[in-house]
Amino acid sequence: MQITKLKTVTAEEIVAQLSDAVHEHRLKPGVKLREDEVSEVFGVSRTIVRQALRNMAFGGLLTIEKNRGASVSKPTMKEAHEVFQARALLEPSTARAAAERTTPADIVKLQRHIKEEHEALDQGQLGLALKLSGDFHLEIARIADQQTIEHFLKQLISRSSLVIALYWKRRNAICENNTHHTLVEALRNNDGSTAEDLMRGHLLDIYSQLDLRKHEGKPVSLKDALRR
Amino acid sequence: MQITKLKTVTAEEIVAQLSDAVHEHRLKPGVKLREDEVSEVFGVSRTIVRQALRNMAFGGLLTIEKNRGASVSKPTMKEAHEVFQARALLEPSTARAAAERTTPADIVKLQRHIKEEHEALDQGQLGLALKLSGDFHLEIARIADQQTIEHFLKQLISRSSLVIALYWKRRNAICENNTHHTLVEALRNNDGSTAEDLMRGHLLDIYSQLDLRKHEGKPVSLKDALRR
DNA sequence: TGAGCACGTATTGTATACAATGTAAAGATA
DNA sequence: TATCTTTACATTGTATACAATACGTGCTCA
Repeated sequence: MQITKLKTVTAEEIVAQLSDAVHEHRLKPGVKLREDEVSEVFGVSRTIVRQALRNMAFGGLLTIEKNRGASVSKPTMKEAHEVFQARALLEPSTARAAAERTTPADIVKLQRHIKEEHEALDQGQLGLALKLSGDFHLEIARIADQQTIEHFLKQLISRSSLVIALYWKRRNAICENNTHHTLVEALRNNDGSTAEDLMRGHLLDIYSQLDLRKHEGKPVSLKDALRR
Repeated sequence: MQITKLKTVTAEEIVAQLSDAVHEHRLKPGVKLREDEVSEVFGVSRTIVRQALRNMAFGGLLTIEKNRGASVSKPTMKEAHEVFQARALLEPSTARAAAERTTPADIVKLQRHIKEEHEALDQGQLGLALKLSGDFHLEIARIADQQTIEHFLKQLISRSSLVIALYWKRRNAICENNTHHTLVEALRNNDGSTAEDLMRGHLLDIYSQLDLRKHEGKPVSLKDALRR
């Protein structure tokens, strides 16, 4: 008789699953994550859940308030600006570095990424498409063989996802751009300088589609405004 | 009768104290931190200590190996390169942004920083001087009002401290440069472009004083090399 | 003598019990 | 009725007990 040693879920797996959910906008900014709720879902003790939640908080995906628990972060407009400013500093030169090291195998991988992204869009799975789009950017950092920058970028892209959930201008008609495709072409040709320019423009593109001017006062209900 | 409610030590305070110790090279790369040892020192349970250690690990200051505990990280030469490449991307433009917002109060603060740094050097407190030097860089990010970049920089500067502990060329004759002083002058004049250039050069300076070419094979004992 | 194994100890990993805190509903008072 | 207080409950924070793992020591056997 074989005893199926059902592997206990680790904190990292919880982080991965919850992160994906946030990236795909299944978990929206502001949603609260109670510890025993999560622990029940994953079948582990709160100890593990707390580890996972704190890790995510460190990356900025969750916000933990003392004695009040964890919830999906709601970046302010200032934070939104900062995230894209930081990306603008890191990603273009990373794309250049990547172009100089891109192998045919990398190209295959990237193209598969783009294909999946388009499929998700065609099927109306906006959240999934968004997550895949983020992964595309991460993949470039991986090709550049820059783990440190990749680590930061992972956080920035996570937070970008939150920013998009909150501040995206037009819900429909997303991302029909083919910038990712032209970027891959530049990488294939090992054309670092073009890759850098394309990346810079691409980030500006996304940035310009955010609505970071209006509702300065945020859409807060009167009750919320008076609370405390 | 007044009951002295002795405040229980928080994870954050442990992180701060341990981080300072690492920055000042009182805790050197490779040193192991046992949980109950730390918990005894700070008078809290392992629960809190574990929180603290994991937070530090996330920032790269410590390395945690499953079932083997936490120790002060020993960055490889590749990581050392990456750290300074990332700093080269982030800090110059941050210095520029800072220059455009620097107030007289900021200048006072920066100059006090420099003064303390010199005093530490004069008293032979190399570790303290190094930590203060790092704080100087962080202060510039604060002036630039870029919290996201400041957050990343905090990690990069931490890791720089480890890199310097491992790869610094000449232990003596450190840092007699006055770059920090000229940088403050540029900030005072709100001269962003000069500040940016100075910062870029400053980072290259530090970088060039690292010994990242030699002992490629690392000083590993035979036993270590054969283990596993 | 040396390699391999078994066992005891040291250390970390996880679950749980209890304490502290926050939240909301019911009741009291004006 | 509105506001303040009280009280019960829900949730997070911390300590501790126990489990799992790694490490060193001494033993056996060739």
